[in-house]
Amino acid sequence: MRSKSSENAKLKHKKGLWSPDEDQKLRDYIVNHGLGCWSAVPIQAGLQRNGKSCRLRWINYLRPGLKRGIFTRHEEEIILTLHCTLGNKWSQMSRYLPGRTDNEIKNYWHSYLKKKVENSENTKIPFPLNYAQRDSSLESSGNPGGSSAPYSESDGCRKLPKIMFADWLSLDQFHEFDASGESSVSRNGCRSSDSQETVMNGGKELNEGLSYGLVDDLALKYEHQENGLYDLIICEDDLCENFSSSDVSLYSCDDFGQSDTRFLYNLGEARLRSL
DNA sequence: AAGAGATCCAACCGCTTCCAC
DNA sequence: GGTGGAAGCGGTTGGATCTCT
Repeated sequence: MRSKSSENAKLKHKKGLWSPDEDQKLRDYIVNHGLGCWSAVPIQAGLQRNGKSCRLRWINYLRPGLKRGIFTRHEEEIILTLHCTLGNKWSQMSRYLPGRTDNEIKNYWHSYLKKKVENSENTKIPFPLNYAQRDSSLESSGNPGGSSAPYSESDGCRKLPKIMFADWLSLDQFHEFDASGESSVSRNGCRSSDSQETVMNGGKELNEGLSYGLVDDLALKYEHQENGLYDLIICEDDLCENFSSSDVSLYSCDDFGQSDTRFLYNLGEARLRSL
């Protein structure tokens, strides 16, 4: 009889596109066990993939908070601006584009933006536009200082894009929430959202004391009761315009041991409820 | 309608960095 | 400080789809 380890060694790692069944297995495993050692994930999840492939699939496709679809003009401008300063640092760029993966940005650059830049250079049109020269709508979108610096951490939230959670939070659950924002719904008793929070926060103690609710149908609010930090999942393109710079401050996700690209905002409760 | 070329994008590969021992 | 394994990252590939002729 062969040992289990030798059998595992003989397992050929599957390559190529992921099937819906494989996606479900990986998603179920991470929801139930959280993120851990990737090399162990395929074995324990019953997948014939290597850990690296599982990690990539999770990061680029399955993890919550990813938004899919075409890049907005605003996102395009961010990429162009960041590319001027960072070069091909796709993962760093993705930190400024919540819901976008480094791979997605990289593909978009190679398939579209790169040519656009090259064409503009050929026609002597300065590109990308300098941040201070960009259209005035951005300058008037709730940034009193009117800083022209390219997406520093202090102004990176002026206009956040839409973030979709379709895979993790059903619309029915959205509608259960009080749209006035006056009352938050306890995280207990809402299974899929529990899973979402567990995954997104890496299963850390940060989960404790969290509650969430809708704020005027615009945002899903995550509230940390102990230190007054709020993690807003922006559902409306221009929501940030409702906040003044004094209401919003940016925290590094690393401060909370999180690996994803969300931004954390420290907002006054009264301000939130006045939306 | 068909086929050739272009485009897009998910996934792989290999190198680097990080970290525990 | 050295080593090995895991994770992170950027470049590249290959197949599916689209567009043009």
